[in-house]
Amino acid sequence: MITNAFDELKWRGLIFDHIEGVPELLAKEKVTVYNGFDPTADSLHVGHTIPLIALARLQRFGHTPIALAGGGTGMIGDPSGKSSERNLLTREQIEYNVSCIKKQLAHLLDFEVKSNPAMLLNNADWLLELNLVNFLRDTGKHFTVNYMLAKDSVKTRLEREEGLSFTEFSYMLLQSYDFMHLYDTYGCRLQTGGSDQWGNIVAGVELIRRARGGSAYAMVYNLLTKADGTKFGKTESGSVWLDPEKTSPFRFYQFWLNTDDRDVIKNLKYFTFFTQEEIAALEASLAERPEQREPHRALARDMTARLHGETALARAEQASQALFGGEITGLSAAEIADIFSDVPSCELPKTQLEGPGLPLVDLLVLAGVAKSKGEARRSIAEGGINLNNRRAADAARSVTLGDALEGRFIVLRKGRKNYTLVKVLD
RNA sequence: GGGUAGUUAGCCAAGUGGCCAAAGGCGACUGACUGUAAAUCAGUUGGGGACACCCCUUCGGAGGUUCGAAUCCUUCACUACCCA
Repeated sequence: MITNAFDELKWRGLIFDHIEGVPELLAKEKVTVYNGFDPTADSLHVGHTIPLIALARLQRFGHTPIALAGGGTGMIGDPSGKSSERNLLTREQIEYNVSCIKKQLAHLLDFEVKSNPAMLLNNADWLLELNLVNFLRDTGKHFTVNYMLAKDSVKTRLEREEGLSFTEFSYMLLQSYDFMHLYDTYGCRLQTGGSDQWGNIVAGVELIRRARGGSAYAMVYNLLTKADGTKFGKTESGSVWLDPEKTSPFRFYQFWLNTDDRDVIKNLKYFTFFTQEEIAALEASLAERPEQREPHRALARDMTARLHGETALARAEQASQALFGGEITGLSAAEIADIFSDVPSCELPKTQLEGPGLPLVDLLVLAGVAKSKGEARRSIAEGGINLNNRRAADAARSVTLGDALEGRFIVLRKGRKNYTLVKVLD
């Protein structure tokens, strides 16, 4: 039985490194802990959620989490893990992004609980008012350039020809200032983050020690890697976002369901709140009946329900079943409209299908399935195009009204998974 | 400011007058096999067409030499390195 937050994070394989004393701190005291995130887009993506879910884990053990939006630091740009200078975002853009992300955080952290409610803060609230001379006297005075140059994030950039602007060089001082501000204002004593944040976090610990004589702590998480070496959280169509407008619940569900066998147990530990016993059972299932993909399904169900709700999950599962089940010709138009609500679609006036109909090749281009007629032809020749879930092998054929299910829908599919719904308009 | 080497398709990279819509690799897409895996094997990967054949556009930009230019010349831009 796990009784403290540190052991919990440890068995989940999350902990990359920590300052001495963190296990004792988390075991003996209820602390306020913060984790920052960059509001560079108007939605979080799945990669962002690991440290935020970790915050939620800490919250469940009685600690008080602060999610800190880098509204101020986002205007500077963190050089950690970045190979080149970043574009600066405008203040308006950042404020808009923070407001969008706020809603998503409510799915992960508990802002309502009486005892230790989560907080969402924005460092723009204090950084933008910072006076340069005061900052240099109070904060800058505590750091030597030698110390700053020794940081990995700075060193790697100096070795490259492009170098590093003074702006980005200063980033760690601002992040340190954040930590001290939260220490002063909220009694925050622990900062967490991805392992690439180690340098910045430790700088904050140093600042609190030197400027306040206080003891603060740092703990960083493993960055999630994938067995096949590709970047986590990306699919053919880009990042997997939490915003259902950007990544539909169906795609979100499919993303998790398609997790590599080699990664699925690790992902269950990283992302879900399943107990050790539950995960052990799923691990056994993976070993004995891999074709059932029970761990994948459990992961997909849990994540989809948590972030998009039970209704969205039910729809995603229903759609998955219909799409990968086989025959769709038996479905009613209403069922099709429902199942394919998440799938990319296009509209086509009925008149185009009348008489001799529209060449299939043209329809594929029109629907965005193929970028050119040549590509459409090749796809058909490869056997990769399905019309209403039946392989369309004849590149010369036309699509007529008779092909439309109940006269309203045509379901195009390229390959195994790429569906496009054509809506026939009167 | 002076010099040297570069700039080729999504990326890396070969090609240095015709056989070049451009080798090879990676990535991506499709098929077979499967579990909506992995691995493997095979095919495809500028656009258009009456599509085993033809046409158009593309090798940093613009001009030129030539029957013919990714390849030679001029010029401009950009990148890297060396010197001031």
